[in-house]
Amino acid sequence: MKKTNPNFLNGVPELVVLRLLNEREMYGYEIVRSIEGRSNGHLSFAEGCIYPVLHGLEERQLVKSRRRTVDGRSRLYYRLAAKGRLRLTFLEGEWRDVTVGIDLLMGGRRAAS
Amino acid sequence: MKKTNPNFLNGVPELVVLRLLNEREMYGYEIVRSIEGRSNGHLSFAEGCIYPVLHGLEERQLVKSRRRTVDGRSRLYYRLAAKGRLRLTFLEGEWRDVTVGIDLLMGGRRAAS
DNA sequence: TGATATGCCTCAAACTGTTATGTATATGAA
DNA sequence: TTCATATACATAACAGTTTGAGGCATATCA
Repeated sequence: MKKTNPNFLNGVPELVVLRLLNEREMYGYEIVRSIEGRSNGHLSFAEGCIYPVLHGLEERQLVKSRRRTVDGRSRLYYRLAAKGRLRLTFLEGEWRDVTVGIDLLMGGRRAAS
Repeated sequence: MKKTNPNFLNGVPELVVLRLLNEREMYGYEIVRSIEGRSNGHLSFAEGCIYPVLHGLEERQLVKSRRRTVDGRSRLYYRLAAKGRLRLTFLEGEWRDVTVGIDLLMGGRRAAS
């Protein structure tokens, strides 16, 4: 039985991709590595997840891409568009809502930021 | 475009249902109301979501049910089984992992805005 | 030369919450 | 009594999303 819909991760790729691109221009493979690295391995998304997300973001005009050749390697760099910044803010709010709700229900004491 | 897969909520119903049942025996309709009330409205799951979750939990022997008539109303009360307690602990760990990962990723350097 | 890392891509399968709908009983107001 | 509402449980089509597995091409280095 293959588990294809992991708990709590629905929509997280879009959130973290936008968050990373809000810092600087990045390319797909780099994003995949960065998510794993910067989350200390707590998060890890397959390429088969990240690439479609990037394509969807571009189609919705939340990001823009350009091909660059760096160090003899051809890469597709993505950068955040204005609409993408709005979307990021919205998703951050949704994420916060969920964590607040769960904290209340679980009786947890997560730090409020 | 109907949004049927809400962000970040995948698996949350199972987590919060187990969490509530860990406190005391409850019935479906009560659980639906409690989730909304105790999360201050931050979380809200439809009956069409909670009832199937309860059925699945019972099938997997994580909860047990019994029919009781209280105040002239026939209700299906659920209580946590031993396996359900283990599952709750596991899901709490998964939830913590995700929040830790996202906190690490989102807590990083922020682009000027 | 061959192994490995980089870099991009697509697809079927599996899973799950939403929305809509249905059934039945109890309660309280008009 | 009658009707609206709340309680209580249940199912089904729909739609979105990650996984896992595969493919292709180029660069690096032993």
